[in-house]
Amino acid sequence: MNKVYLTTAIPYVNGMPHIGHAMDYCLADVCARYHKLLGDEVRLQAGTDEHGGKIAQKAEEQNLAVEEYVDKNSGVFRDFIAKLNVDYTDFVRTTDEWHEKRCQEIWRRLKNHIYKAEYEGWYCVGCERYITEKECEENHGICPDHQKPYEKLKEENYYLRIADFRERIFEAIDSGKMKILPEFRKKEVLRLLEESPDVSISRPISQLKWGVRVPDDDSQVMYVWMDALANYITVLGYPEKDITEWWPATAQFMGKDVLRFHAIIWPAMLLGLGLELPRAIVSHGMILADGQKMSKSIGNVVNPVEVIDKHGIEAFRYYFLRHVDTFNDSDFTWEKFENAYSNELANDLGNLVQRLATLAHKNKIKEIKQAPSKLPKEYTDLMDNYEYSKAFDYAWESVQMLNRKIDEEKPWSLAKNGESLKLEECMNGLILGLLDVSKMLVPFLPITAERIQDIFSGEIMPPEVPLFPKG
RNA sequence: CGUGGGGUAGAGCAGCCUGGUAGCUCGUUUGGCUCAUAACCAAAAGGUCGUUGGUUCAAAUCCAACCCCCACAACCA
Repeated sequence: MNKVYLTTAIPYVNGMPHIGHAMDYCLADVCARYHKLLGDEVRLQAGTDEHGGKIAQKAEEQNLAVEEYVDKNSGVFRDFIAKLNVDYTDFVRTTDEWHEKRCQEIWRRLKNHIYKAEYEGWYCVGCERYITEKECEENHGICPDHQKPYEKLKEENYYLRIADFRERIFEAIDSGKMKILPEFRKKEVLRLLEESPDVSISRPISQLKWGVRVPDDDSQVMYVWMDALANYITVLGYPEKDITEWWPATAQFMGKDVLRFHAIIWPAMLLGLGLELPRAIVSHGMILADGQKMSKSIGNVVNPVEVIDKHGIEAFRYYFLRHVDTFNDSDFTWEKFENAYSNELANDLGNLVQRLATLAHKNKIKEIKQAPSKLPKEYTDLMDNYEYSKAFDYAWESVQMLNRKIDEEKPWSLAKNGESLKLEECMNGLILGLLDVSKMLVPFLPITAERIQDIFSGEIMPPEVPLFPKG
């Protein structure tokens, strides 16, 4: 039995869960359930990223203590994950005391690769942030939001020396020891790696208060990278515990927007700690609303909870795991979602279950004793390569094939002609086919797969409520 | 000259690596069936494969140039 450790990116809790977060969770959950189906032991991490100036600011806006604010929002995300029916085993909050302590220990252990340097740049007092040379030029040195000139400011930061690890990371990615998925991102990451500068990993406490203190330096607070990325191992108990049972992770899931941090900074940290690199880094695309990026200013943001409430979590998972390409950007529209529900879930699968169950019931066909066949190689190959939307397509072909087969074999006319032997043989074949499909559906639609297996065990009865009711 | 992806039937995509009658799903039209959630099955219509040039007996597929979309990034966690 293999031990499989999977991770999801931890969302920054200054906003509500959106559809992008759901992708992380759903993909990781499919992977987890697939491995369980294969008989592996699985640990699936999730969590929330809760430090930083923005959080503090938001809390203040809402007149809440920071702790109160993050408690509330972390809870919102936890509820959301539960709603997605994601079977996680570990949950980490970056404000957990144990996480902070472990982070500081990790920092200490990385000391050989950390140095302090001065950073100088244009700063807007109003925005409380540095801006790039280019942005400064474009705005003619005056902040458009605050109508104040930018100031040249200097501050001290700690930096992580990426150069110490560059060659080893390059080798790991290039050789495939640490897979970057999709494959077409690999080139991109390798190029980025070549020119990746050392990364700033702290801020002066004057600028950032809400965060983990840098050990042995009261003037500095850890910047996001150290704090957030470390969660993947602090949650396993590192450094007190030996984590080799679970580490290296089998796969780490995230959006393409944060791929670079996971493919460069994170491996650098791991190598600095003497830990192995994850086997795979899987980055998914973005969800577009009718071809456009979702954004608050356009007002086209689709609330995932609303989508779930429409037809239930199984329909949600169906759409986002099959019709959203695992690796490329994909589109969501309500019309497509409704079509998929009605044409595919209800008409293809729901109706297939209904007609087979009715046929079996009317002709007194009992539970089939034979166990379902092994998962087909085409399917496992796709699953092993994280090609989930394609694997789902493959499973669906079998659904459609079964509908065709019923029409070809016409069990109802066999019944009419009293050919009971032939009828039983035909029905057994069809039901076994459906059970095979339901097995392939387990990672994607766990509830539906279980319902199908229930319906076709013991006395076969069509369900009182169809699997996917319409109208 | 930032980096990456893409432009193929009304829509969404596959095919391109390994050149040789252009394929899938949805939608549309017609027919069939009756076990089923007016569900299912079959057939048909529908494309100068972004543009231009090149290589070749032959290019959606290889090469070159150009046009157009999109995402990510540029120390905002």
